[in-house]
Amino acid sequence: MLKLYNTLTRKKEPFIPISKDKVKIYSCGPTVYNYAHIGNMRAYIFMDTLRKVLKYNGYNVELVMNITDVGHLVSDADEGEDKMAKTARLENKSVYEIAQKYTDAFIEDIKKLNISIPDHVVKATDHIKEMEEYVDKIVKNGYAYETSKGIYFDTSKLPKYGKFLSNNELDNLKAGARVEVDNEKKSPYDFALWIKAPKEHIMKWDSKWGLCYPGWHIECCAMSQKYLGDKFDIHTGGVDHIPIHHENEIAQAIGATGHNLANYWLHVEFLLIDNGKMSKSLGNVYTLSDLEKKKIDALTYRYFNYTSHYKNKLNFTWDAINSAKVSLNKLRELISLHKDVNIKVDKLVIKEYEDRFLDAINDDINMPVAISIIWELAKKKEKSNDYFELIKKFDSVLSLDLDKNNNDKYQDKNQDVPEEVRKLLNLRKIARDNKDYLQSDILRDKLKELGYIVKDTKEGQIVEKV
RNA sequence: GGCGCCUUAGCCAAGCGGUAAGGCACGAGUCUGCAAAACUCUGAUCAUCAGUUCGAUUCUGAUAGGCGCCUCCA
Repeated sequence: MLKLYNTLTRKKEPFIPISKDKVKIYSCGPTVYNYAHIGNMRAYIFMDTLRKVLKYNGYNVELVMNITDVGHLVSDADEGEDKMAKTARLENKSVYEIAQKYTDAFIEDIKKLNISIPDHVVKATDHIKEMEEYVDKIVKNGYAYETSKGIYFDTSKLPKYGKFLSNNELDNLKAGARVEVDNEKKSPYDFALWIKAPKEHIMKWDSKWGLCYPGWHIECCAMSQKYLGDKFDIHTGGVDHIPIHHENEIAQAIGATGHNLANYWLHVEFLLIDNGKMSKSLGNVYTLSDLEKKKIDALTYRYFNYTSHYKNKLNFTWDAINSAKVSLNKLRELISLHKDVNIKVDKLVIKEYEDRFLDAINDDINMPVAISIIWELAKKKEKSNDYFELIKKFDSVLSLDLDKNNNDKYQDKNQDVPEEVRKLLNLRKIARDNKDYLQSDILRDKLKELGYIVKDTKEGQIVEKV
């Protein structure tokens, strides 16, 4: 029985899908005004793992993820440049070029992470009409009102507003502490559904309220319900979305359809860098490319994510990610030793591991435990292809390419090295055959200067690029 | 001021009523001309204090420390 922690009830609950044969999920996707960083990626790795856990449990899954290519404002209070426009100005491109560029980059990144592309990847700008209609429904149902600046959600209509997910008493929020109070709004907590575009605003669309652009939260409601129906199973996102974005989504859904849009709300905790928040001012906002520059590949980062539970903060340090790198390589090597070993394992033993693995992933996606089970299998003294196949099966959830054979890779590497390195390796082989170890060591140092580490194995020399 | 979270070996971290998964690093050993790799072995009573309990790392309360959010943010 799969159990998931539901932010709505603050409890781990048995997962009961609306329809037995298809689980419907919506995940909040990226705003494409910049490269996604590894903290963002944590949420998408979780989304993918959740989807694969459900599939492993035999469910069909339909997953929708949005691409926010409409600008959110840099500052609140309906003023200032929007993010898309700002980047467009800085890069001297159109907002649409910016959206395309960073959408492409994002898709590249998630592919590297072995994240399967969601069934529907939907762009906000392709759904302006749906959003307008959604707003209209809310207005017609009496949950919104118009001001000179736009259409606002009337939070006073929902006594539970603020407490759907985040348990905030409105009176306790510091109204106007950072945002200037807009006197046209009935309450400072009322939020924009549809915003009347100032002249200089680039992205705007004609609508029944004139030239406008959508509010911050409407796209997720309009698109999720368009593709998944009024009520679907799971909505995921980062914890930062709990108090504002998801709270508002629920409010909008009640306004438009009379009920919450999803049964289970799952939230991924933040990635910390050196025990603190990522921030541009600290210069610790890393992207996958930044990791690659330090020889950390995307799947190592995915593995690193599995070292802690998704509901806990995970502390990223270079030490930690490097240890993950060593671990993953070692794990793959151990697993490869099981490959093609023609010894049968008792079916009951296999069954026991299958049960334990399933228990782990079904316990609110407990990947650290799942990983520890894989280690246990990989380290078995008795090698067997049965274990190899079992791990491969588990990897359908983990997506770490655990069946990749490192040894093959190493041998390939010797083929790939530059001519100069090949020459040195040949010289070194001759020296070693003659037991001229002094010369051998000199050549090893030379190779090291070129950035290659030589290892002597039974099969001969192996080089690894540093 | 409010809401929420966290504190487990050097590091990253599971567990959450019956005396602590896993990984990395360190150290010792095997192997090796040496080195690397590999393999074997090796470490914690769970921030502090007080309760509840036959029994608590796991529940309750307090103390100390840390963090996030209340503005767009995964």
